[in-house]
Amino acid sequence: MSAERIPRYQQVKDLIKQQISDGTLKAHDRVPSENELVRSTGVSRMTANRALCELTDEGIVERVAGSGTFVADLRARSTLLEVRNIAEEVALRGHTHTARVVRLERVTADAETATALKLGASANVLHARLVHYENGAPIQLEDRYVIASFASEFMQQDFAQETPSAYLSTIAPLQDAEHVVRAEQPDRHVREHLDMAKGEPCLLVVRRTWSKDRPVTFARLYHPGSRFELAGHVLSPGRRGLRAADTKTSR
Amino acid sequence: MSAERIPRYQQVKDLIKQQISDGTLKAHDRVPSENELVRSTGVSRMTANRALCELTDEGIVERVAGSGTFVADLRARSTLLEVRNIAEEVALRGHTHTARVVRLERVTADAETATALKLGASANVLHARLVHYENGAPIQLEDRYVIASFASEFMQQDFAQETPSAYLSTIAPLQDAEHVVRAEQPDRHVREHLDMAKGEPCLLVVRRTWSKDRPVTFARLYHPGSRFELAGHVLSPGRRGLRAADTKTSR
DNA sequence: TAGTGGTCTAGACCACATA
DNA sequence: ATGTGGTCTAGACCACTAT
Repeated sequence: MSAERIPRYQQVKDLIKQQISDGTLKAHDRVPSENELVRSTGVSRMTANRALCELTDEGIVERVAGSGTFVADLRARSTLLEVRNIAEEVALRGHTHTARVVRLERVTADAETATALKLGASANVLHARLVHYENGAPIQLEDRYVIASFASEFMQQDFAQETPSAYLSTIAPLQDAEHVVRAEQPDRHVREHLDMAKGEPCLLVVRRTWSKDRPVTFARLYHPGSRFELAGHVLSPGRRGLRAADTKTSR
Repeated sequence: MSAERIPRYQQVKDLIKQQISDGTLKAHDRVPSENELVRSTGVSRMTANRALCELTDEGIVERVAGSGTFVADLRARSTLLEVRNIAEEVALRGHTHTARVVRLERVTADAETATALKLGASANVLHARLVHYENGAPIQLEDRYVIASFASEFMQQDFAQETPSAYLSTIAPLQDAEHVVRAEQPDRHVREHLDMAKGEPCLLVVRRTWSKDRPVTFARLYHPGSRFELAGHVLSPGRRGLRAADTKTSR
């Protein structure tokens, strides 16, 4: 069928990855330099450079200017988990996402929220609490706090149609995000909203989002431990780049 | 002090990121093409290409061959969590890691393990159970299963000195890894080994590792919910590349 | 001094999009 | 037909490292 054209830099990458898989090259071993690859494979130096740079980005080799390129120590490798928006995550599974707004109010920030948003003691923040459903089953309770001055029309939104996360990204130009994942015992409100069994723990994702050097929103996302997991990913040295996937179990 | 030399491709990247931050460029807007950047900034096309390619890798723009380059929709952005080996993680915090071997045996694989390792019903696997400590406090119970034929000297190792993960990586040339994170109620053994309070949930990381297209080891890593969290990361459009960090709390 | 990686250029050919 | 991104080349200069 298709000729499956493979770029030359990819061929060089595959060559080196093959030698690492073989055992020909071991951790900390020296990898052929750019000039050596030019001679041995016939590619130009820029192409050899691209191959080695991409292997560096993938964590497979390490480069030291003036010294050489070396096979990275796999013990130092780390695996990545991807955390997505709940609506997108559900959609990716081909399921239906719905949301219900439980609360939408202007409140005085509690201590944790004030700290997270770098606000003074009795600052006002906007608060939305909603439950997200996947095919009708509750899978996330979202407790979101937003700096009032950042989103002036926040209180007029219909978050059952567009999630707070999606809405906020339409009014903010660019955002950094910070996540923490914990296992916690839910309080009564969380347990009831998520229809959780007694004693069932929840997987909590705390997310803080920046816009232009300032944290502007802070969210606690509770998930029922028995029906939700952050699923993993393969940091795959044998494939191209980084890919990740979130999955919900049907456990 | 230092002249702080900034490469030209980086200047081009900063230029575009600046326009996105400004609001000059919004999601789905067209970004200047390589040829336009050549004309407007004076760099060569390869340099413009590098700038745009790196922005693509960072998830800031999307490129469509034949069509153009466009600002990525931030709603589609996802954040990454990094999962490291426990010994390395502890060391990164400047703390002392110790481990105690609770069990080291050859057993018949249970159903979950057999499935995870793609083994038949009554296959034998090697099993190690150990507790990891950070400055003397237990933070991880590791239940690891290894395909017997993969690590013939597994039973003779001193895992208090070198963790199973580190040992396995010395005998395997290259590995893929797959992770799942869950919140669970620990059983009695886990709770006791980790010195957990009654009702305290645990954060469970299940890790499966491949060597040459075959899963060779499978581990359940239990962490006390009150003393451990997978901490976040900033997918930072404003900075270079992807960086992530794991942290343990001192809560 | 010779080798290394880091960067940059000014061309080039191709497949594909849009019009 | 033109423009786009994807790839590739054969040079080049630089800072750094090792000898």
